[in-house]
Amino acid sequence: MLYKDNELKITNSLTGKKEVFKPILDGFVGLYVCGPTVYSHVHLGNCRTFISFDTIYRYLLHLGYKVRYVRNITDAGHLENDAEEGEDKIAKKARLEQLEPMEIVQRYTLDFHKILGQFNNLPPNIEPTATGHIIEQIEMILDIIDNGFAYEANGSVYFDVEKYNESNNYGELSKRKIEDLISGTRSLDGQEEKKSPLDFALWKDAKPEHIMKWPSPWGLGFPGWHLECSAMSTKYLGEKFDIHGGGMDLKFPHHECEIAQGTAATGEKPVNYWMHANMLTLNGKKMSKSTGNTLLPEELFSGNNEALGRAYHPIVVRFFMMQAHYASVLDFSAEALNAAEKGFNRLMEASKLLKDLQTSESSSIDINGLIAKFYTAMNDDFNTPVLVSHLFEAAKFIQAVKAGKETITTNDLAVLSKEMNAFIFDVMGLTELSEEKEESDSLDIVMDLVLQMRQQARENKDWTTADAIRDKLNEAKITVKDDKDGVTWKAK
RNA sequence: GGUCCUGUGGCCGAGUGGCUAGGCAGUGGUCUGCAAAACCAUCUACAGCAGUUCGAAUCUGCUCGGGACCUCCA
Repeated sequence: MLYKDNELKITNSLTGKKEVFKPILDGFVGLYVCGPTVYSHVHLGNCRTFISFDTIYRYLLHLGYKVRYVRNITDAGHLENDAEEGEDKIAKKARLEQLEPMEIVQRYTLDFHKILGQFNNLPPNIEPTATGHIIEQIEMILDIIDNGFAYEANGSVYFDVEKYNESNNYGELSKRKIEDLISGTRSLDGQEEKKSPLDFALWKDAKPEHIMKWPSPWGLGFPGWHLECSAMSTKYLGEKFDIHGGGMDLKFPHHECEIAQGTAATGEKPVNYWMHANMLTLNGKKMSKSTGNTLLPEELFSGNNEALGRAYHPIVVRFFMMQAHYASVLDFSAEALNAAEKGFNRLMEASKLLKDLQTSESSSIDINGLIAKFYTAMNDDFNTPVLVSHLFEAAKFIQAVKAGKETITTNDLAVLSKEMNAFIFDVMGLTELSEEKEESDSLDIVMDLVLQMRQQARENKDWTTADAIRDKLNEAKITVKDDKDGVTWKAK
């Protein structure tokens, strides 16, 4: 197994250090990633996080780990704000659109899957929903109450942060001190039920007008947002598991609360390695639903947007993201995307050349050394941009072999092909863009005829006619290229 | 205001106490009737100031910018 020969290092948000990854069970990895709240379309920023963790998941698989990848769908409990009258986001949308909450959930879950599929994300092994795990959440609350870290008030249950902090460190993940948190809190209306403004809801009492509610030991209500992840990760990955990931913006309070809940319920910290994917920015600012600074994947794929003015293939966007490290902020712009697109094409061209490259008695470069660099890059906290740079190094070499300037043996070629394909397609999750041959056969026939006539003109050195044909076709959005090996055309 | 992150060449982005990723653009070339494409080569850099050091873009301090979180957000 590859993982035995590769020392994988992961930046652990909990310690702030790059650590050697050691799974709890040799050869197995439990991976939990916070999924979306399905009350509206995923935007491109959301997608970046899921693409980042998809790549991480893929590399773990490539190393031969048996990974159980769990990513939740939040379909209840995510409040608009923390005030007592805070409304569930899904219930709110359902009310506004006069639909069943589950219709909202279904619509945006399907949308989420569709979009991630276009980005060639692998589905997680388990995709549990909050509403499907009400019982588990209630049980976890009972454990937390039993252990003395939560209290009931008017049908709601709150986590007692200050009590927890007496024996634990609330703020460990987000590097905050509880005193600072207390002094920094604003007093919101309708929080009188809480002992402290830091306390967060494990269970909320449902007012009669609420449409999403379940019976519980404390009456009709619904679970708090932070709790579902704790309950479901525990159920499917155990009380302690290897990696928990999510967007940087979930670090506080969401993940901090998860640590607190898990520790309060079991006495042990629930996660060994916390990983946080960084934000995608647009105009230098984080993409965010609440500020409207977003770009929808659909707008990008269709070209139907003001910012870019043309369409981009999802895989090109994915490649664009691969050129930045997951933990760095990445700024989105048309210029950067265009650059990525050209680079992507170059890399794919080189990878296609692998199939019928001329081989020689010896290799003029150290192929194994080059491949080792691929692994070194990914072993270093999944450093895809460095991986990409080495793949370009390989691409340059492949072109040189084709041009007869460098040589490669049959064996080395086989190894290089295998590894390049593994990293480009399996690990980074890129695909060859299918030349969308929508054109009808009749167009092919017509084009053959036209190009033949043009070829005739060229042979007669009738450049005027030949160029006129090319220019006219160009106007009709068909590009003609005269390569050494012949003429090719492509509809734009 | 508090906590934290960050500032790299025209653009995007790695990296790091000395060996100066990569992509795009630019420039030069190969090819071509011309063009396009493709391929090859190549220039431009580490926000500012001070300090530590034989040596810093990389460490420290300050200054100035940008951002994230502290309300919901991947």
